[in-house]
Amino acid sequence: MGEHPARTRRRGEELIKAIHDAVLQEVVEAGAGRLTMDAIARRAATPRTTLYRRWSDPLDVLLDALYHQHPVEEPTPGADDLRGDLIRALRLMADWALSPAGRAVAAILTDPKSAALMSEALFERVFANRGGTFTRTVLQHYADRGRFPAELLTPVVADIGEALVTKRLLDTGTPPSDEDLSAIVDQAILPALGLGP
Amino acid sequence: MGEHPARTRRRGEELIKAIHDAVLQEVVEAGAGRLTMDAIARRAATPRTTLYRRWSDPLDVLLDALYHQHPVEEPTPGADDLRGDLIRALRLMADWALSPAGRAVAAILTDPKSAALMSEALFERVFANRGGTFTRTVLQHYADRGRFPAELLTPVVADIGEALVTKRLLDTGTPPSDEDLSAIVDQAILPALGLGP
DNA sequence: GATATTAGATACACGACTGTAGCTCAAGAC
DNA sequence: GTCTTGAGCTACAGTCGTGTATCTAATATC
Repeated sequence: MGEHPARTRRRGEELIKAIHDAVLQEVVEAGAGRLTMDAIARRAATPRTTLYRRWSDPLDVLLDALYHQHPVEEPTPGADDLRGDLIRALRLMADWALSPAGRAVAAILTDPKSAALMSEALFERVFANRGGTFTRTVLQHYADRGRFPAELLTPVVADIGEALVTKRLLDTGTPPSDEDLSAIVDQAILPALGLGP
Repeated sequence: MGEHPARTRRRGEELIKAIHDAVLQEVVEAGAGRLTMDAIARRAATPRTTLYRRWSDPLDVLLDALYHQHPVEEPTPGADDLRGDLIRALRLMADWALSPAGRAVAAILTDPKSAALMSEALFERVFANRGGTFTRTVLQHYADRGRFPAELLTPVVADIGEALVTKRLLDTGTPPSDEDLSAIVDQAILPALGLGP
């Protein structure tokens, strides 16, 4: 008579991980404004009471999930290849932006209610490797080595790559091709560093 | 006993305008995912039945409101002043993005449910003056006059200004200053056209 | 093995929004 | 002035999410 054959009961880390995964999937499918405790609990296959024991509302769950995300991989400047490193950095960024965590961040940034709840601390933690760090790390590395004038590495210039990738993702919603990323590097970033073709 | 002293009854255009305004305000305050017929009706001070007579659900109302928005002002290249015209174009864009209509568009673009409902036609109509038209109009004008090599006006280059303004709005949420816009033009757009300092 | 936690399974009252129905009456058309 | 349209008003049943309470049994701790 064992309908559900003694499903092992989850606790602690394992359970929380399942809930975090559930809320990230939910926000991707439904949007930040349509998050409900009910849907999160259903997807995580746990009673709502379990959620209320730890969090007060759906956005609370979502922010907690983001807070516990693994930090994004950092671009590591390799050989003496500014162009290649920039492309790789943008690839990292695009991959992250299309992941559930990246999509969740986008949902939060544009949701009035969650934007208001974002603490400085969370913002720092989640976006430290986003705001400009992807290409900035690479650019700083080569600026230090004198590959281009350091005073050209302004906040605007450090943002060019991320901004163009973001815009492309907003416009098309599809992953950028290598050609797209190359074009961004060759036609926008390198010229801004005085490294025209 | 006349509590509400014979409020004139609205019809047609006037009423629809009020509803369009209401839904745009709602989406700015609550987000696309939290739109309800109820809240829209309340804000427009009309019964819900009036909404159901024309639209099937809140997103339907929102998309209709956007469809009837006045087109955004076009940047008109003035004297022989590429730099100034670019800054003015970006100012137009930033102002629009911060308006209710602009915020509504941002909400829609990042809402999974409404993004799916966006028709090509609406996308064209609402975004014709967004995707790249703000600075592209200006750039095309000066490219035609040979102020810079026309082959440098690639899709990527035409997007640089809009992309950086968008990123700044996403990051800070506040209107960019004239200095911000000047920096974008001087440090990112002009170099990409081979017009360094 | 005994004990403390805490996930899992209900149940429930409450409120919000939905979609429809029925009616009254103001505004526009003729 | 009469007629037609459609806004304004009210009511209602149905659904979904909320937040809490209660009980159980599995898991961890000692």
